[in-house]
Amino acid sequence: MTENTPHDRGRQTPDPQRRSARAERAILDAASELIVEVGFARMTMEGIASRARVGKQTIYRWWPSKSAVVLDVFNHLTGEQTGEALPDTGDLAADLRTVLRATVDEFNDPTMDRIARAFTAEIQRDTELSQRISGLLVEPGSEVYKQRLRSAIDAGEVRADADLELAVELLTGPFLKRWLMRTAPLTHAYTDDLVDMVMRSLRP
Amino acid sequence: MTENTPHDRGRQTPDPQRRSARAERAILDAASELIVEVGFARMTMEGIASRARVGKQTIYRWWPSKSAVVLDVFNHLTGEQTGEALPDTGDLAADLRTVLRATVDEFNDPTMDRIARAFTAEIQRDTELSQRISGLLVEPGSEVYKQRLRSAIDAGEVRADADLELAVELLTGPFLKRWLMRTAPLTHAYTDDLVDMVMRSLRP
DNA sequence: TGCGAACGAGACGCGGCGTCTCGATGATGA
DNA sequence: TCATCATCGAGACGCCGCGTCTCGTTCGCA
Repeated sequence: MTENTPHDRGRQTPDPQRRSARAERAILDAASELIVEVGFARMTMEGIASRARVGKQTIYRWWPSKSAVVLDVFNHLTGEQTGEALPDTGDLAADLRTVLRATVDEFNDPTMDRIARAFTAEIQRDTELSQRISGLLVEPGSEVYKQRLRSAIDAGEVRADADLELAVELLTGPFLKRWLMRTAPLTHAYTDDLVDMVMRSLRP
Repeated sequence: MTENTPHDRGRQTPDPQRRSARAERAILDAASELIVEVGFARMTMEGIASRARVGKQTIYRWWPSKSAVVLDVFNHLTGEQTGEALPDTGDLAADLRTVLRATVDEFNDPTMDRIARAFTAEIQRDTELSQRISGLLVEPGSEVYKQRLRSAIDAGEVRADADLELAVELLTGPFLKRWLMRTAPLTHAYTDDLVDMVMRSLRP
């Protein structure tokens, strides 16, 4: 997956029926522990294999790369909560504050932070992974915001001609920048201010 | 520089006087070419050395890591233009459009794109590098925007109680997000819309 | 002009990569 | 029930890039 692996050449796919559930769990658990302990860069396939008490081939049989394994770890961590709608209390600003505060908490969790940074790094060198992540996480996430904003337009809280795509980027972009560049800590006060600022540009 | 190099242990610093100018140029040129041709991840110290017709030791004598070399490439590329003030025609929106359009062009240049992505990736795993880049590029860049915004406050174009730090993030964060996630191409039309949106939240 | 540090070149040990070959194991289908 | 055969754990293998370490050689400075 790293730019140009010679992987799926004669790749006859193995039979998913016969896949060992024990091995899969052990691999994902080991990867999850290692990414926190040593970080993505210093985590090795051999390290995962030995901690999981699994042959390396068993990993390579089911995943093409380290980032694919970690992507699966990530999916198992967040699998249930993606696509959930935002709260809709009728007060857009309050609802945005609630959601962004929760996102702040999520990004301040060390496991999440490590995994998210690993992907951010990988995405830069692997366009294919970038598109997978984008379709799997980024766009569904932004759709949820747009849904809430449409409801706010109906309620007259937001002007009807607002560019919702851009509005979502205004809410998430600055957040992302601050986290990425580590220019300042992510706090509830910060996202509250952010919501206030963005609301000014959205009101009728 | 990559998390934990055993580098500066007994490191007696070599004499900068005797440094070969020819070797330095050749190394920076080779690195600059290679980062475009194969990308940061697949670029190796051995590759730089052989293309520059230089011993590996000569690289390691003057730079601690691959990212340090590329940081120098980057500095030599942009060295002259950092810290320049934004244009001030008296029309803030127009000036912001001008600057952001120029930034779009810069990020659409393949060399710049590769190098910037390499740093974005490295920053995620190397906190020290992150702080260096932040102090060297990000904060000076944002200061330039804040300067222009202060001038706009004096001119009555922007409300006096606006949070300028946040305002700059609103202008650069969405831009960064779109570039990072590759969700959509960076165009002049996009940044123009962005400026319009942000201006709404800044006007008195 | 002579000293010595930086130079080009490349050998070295190390560690992780991705592939491969082993028996052993255990689910599936006759 | 039992034979079959894909997947399993384990680890050897060749490869490559790392960072260090010699070698002569070159070239700047006194």
